Amino acid sequence: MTQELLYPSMGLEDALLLRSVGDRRHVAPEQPRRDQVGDAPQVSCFDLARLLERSSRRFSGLVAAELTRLGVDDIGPAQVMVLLAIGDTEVSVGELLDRGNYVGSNISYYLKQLTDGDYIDRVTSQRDKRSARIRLTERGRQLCADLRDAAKLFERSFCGEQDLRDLATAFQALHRLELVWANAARYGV
Amino acid sequence: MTQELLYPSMGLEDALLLRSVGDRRHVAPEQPRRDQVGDAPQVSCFDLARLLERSSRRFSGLVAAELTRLGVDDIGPAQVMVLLAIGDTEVSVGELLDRGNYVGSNISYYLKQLTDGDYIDRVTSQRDKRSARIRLTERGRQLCADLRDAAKLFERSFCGEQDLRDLATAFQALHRLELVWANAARYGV
DNA sequence: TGATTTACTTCAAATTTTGAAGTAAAATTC
DNA sequence: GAATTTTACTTCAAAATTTGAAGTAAATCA
Repeated sequence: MTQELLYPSMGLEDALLLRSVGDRRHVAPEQPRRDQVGDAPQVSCFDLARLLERSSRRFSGLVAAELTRLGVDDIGPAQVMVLLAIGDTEVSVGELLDRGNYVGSNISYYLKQLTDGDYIDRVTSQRDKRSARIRLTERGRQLCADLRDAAKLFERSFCGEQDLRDLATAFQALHRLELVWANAARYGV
Repeated sequence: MTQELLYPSMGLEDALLLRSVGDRRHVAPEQPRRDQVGDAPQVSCFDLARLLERSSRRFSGLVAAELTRLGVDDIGPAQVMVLLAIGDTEVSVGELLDRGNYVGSNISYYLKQLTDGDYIDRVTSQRDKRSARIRLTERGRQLCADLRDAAKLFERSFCGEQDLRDLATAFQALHRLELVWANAARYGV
C-alpha cells in the first residue's frame, strides 16, 4: 500500500515489537483464551468477528492513505471496495449485492458516486432492461491498477513468505466460515 | 447464534448447496485468481479485505437477529462488539481504542450508549483521574453470557470440526496480517 | 390481460464515523 | 514550583453511511 520504502524488509518479527499508530500504547489485542494448557487456543466467533472488524478498519486506513497519495479525493475506501468487487468483467447490480453482501439501496448509493466520479459505466442490459450492466471506465481501471501496484509493492516490502501464506490461509478459512454464517442467516436464526 | 435448531447438523457441505438470504440468487463470491494452473490460489490483500467486510456484515446480521430475539433493542451489534471487547476485566478507554482500533470520539459515543443502557460502569481511576475505568455491569455480563451461549449452540449445530479448526486458523493468520497492516499505518504509508 | 415478481432507484430518516475543538489531570521543562 | 506539554479522554457538529419504505419499469406468470 505504500510507495515510500522506509522500512523495506520489515517482517512480522519486527512488527511484533512495534508500537501502534501514534505510539499511544502498544498493540495488545487480547489473545484467545486457552481452556486448558496444551489445548489448541480456543477462538470464539466473537473473537474472530472483532478481529475482522479491527482488520477492516486498519485496512481501510491504509487504502484511504493511498487514495490521498494518488490524489483521489472524490471517493473513499468503501467505494474502492465496490470498484474492486466489480473487477474486470461486466456485472449486474445484483451480482455486486451478493459479492459484498450489500443492501440494495446502499450499493445504489455507491454506484451513483462512482458514476459521478466517472469510475464506472452503466448500461441497461439489452436482454433484460431492468438490469444494469456495470463495468469500470478507463479511470476506474487505472485506479484499481494503481492500488494493486501499491499493494504489490507493499507486500514485497512488508510481507515475508509466511505472511503471504497466511493471507491465503486466512482467506480460505474465512471463506468457509462465511458460508456457515450466510446459512445461519438464511435458516436457523 | 441461534436457538431454533431448524437444521441441527447442517455442515458446510450443505451450506455450499444453499442459496443466499432471500433466495435472490446464489452465493457466488469471486474465487481468488489462479495465476497458473497448479499454483496455490493467489490471494491479494484486496480479496481478503473484501472478504473481511462481507463476513463482518454477515456476522453483524446474525448478532442483530440474536439481539432481537433476546429482546435487546437499545443497542446494536456495534455496541455489542465493544461490550465483548471489554471482557471480564476492568479496562481503560485507551485500551479499548487499541483493542478495536477505534477512533476516540467513536468509542466515547458507544460508551455513552452502553452507560445509558446500563451495560457498563465507569469510574474515574483514582491513581490517574483523567483515565476512566470501565467494566461490565451485571446486565452487560448477562448479555455477553447470553450471546456466548447462543454462539456455542450455533457452533454445535452448524459447525463441524473442520469449521472450528478454520475459525482458529483464520484467527491466527489474520492476527499476524493485522500486525503488518498496523505497521504500515505507523510507518511506510 | 392482469397480477406478481424481479431488478433496481430514490428519498428521507436513523445511525455511525470523523475531525476539530475543549477540559482536566499528569508529566516535563525551565 | 510555575509554566508548558502531553495524555486521556469528552463534546459537538458536520459528513458519511446505512437502513427502510416507497416507487418505477420491465419481465414473468396465471
